[in-house]
Amino acid sequence: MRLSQSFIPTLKEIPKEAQIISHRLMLRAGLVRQTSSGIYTWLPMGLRVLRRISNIIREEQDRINAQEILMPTVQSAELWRRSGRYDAYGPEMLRIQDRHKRELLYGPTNEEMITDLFGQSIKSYKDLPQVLYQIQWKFRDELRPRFGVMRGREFLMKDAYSFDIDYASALTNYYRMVLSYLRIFQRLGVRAVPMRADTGPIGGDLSYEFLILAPTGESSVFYDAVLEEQDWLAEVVDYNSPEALEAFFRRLTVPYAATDEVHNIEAWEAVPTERRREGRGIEVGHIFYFGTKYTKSMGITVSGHDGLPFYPEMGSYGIGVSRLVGAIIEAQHDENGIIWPESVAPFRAVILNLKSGDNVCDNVCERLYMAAPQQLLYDDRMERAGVKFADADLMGHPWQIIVGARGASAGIVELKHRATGERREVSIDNVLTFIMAS
RNA sequence: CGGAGUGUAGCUCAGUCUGGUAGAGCACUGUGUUCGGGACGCAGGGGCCGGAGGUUCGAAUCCUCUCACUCCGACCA
Repeated sequence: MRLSQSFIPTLKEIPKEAQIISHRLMLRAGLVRQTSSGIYTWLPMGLRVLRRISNIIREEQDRINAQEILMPTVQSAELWRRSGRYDAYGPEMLRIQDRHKRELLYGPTNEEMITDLFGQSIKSYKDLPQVLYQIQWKFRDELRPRFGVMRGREFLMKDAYSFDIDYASALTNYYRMVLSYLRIFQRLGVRAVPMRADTGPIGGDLSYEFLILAPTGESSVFYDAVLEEQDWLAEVVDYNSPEALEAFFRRLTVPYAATDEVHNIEAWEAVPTERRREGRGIEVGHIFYFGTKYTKSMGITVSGHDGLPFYPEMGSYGIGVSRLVGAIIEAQHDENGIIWPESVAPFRAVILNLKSGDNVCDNVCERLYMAAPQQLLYDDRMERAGVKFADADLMGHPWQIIVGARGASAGIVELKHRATGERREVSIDNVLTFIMAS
């Protein structure tokens, strides 16, 4: 993308409504604009990040045979009356009327809808298990939206739902999802620690939260330091083996980790002092096993081996996709701006043409840019070098390809790594190969 | 919903107490000089002073109502 032709409105000054660092940087780097309290427009750069996060989630969910669907944002109140949650959910649910005065709502979550869908379509135990997911906008009318996209009212969420024949099979899906989540967060370039958690209004009796450690987190967390050092991508676990998955989960849950809601002082004090870690965490994922809560309340059964109907066991598994954008920035920034993990960066590199209008510089930049226009942002503005440097740091692309007049005529460009600040001179012919390979 | 604030140019903010022609910096347009880490000069454009009502000869400023947004608390991906 050419910066001169793009819609990336960066700000030099901090908008006064933004208090926390990620919100400030998101506004300054031109990722989002607030349209009303807790509701945001995603601009080209922000949307790119959102998409890249979504795609990693898709790859990892598909890997465990979850199937993507897309359910509507607007749901019928009727559906929610069947589960009894229409009245239970409270004012957080945005209720709407259509022209016929029928009651609708903007979905805060989708257990009812998916359970209904499942019930209409699956009639036999032979068709179990099923794991379905979607990445869709949700609306929860929070009492107090804040922290930018981290606590918006409208937010993008990946929500998955599992349906199983029995408890053992449901647990296998649950464990599989834990592994999938650990891989997702690691691929996103953040450290998310799994923690035992409260089940909250969704209900059920088994619940884990995934929290990104950051000082601005909303939850207090307590965990064993060994959890910081795990390389989940290196774990070789057979997804099809219930035993392997269970063994993995048991190993994972040995070290202590809990949010303040379920913090257990005795267990905590059993952790060696030097390994105790206390801090703040941003909840980016939450998974539940809740058994037959919804299949029972909504009267959804399938036929078992014996031909008799039974209630399938369910679990639900959420990831706050839009929240992750803020959470990643909270965890990855410096005084100059965002430092994107390579996996979610809007562009792999930004080309800084330090002398736009100069034939040699223009030609070199043009050549580099045209080699991979989808992965490169080309700062071709007739701007001062300082402005380009500042914007590049602010926007946080992993690499900056600095094309100056002297270097360009000698066949050299300068390469700067945003995260480490390391700079090196590279020949024009090699620079893209180097960047793409790194 | 309780408590505390803020609404004036695209952004950050003066001006409001004490009523009298709407301001600055940045951004933007033109132009010249600059040009490797947020330059400088000159010349410009841009405002229903959040909205409605009231007081007054006269309201950004005083009064009443209203809307929006932010912060602190209780809820959540």
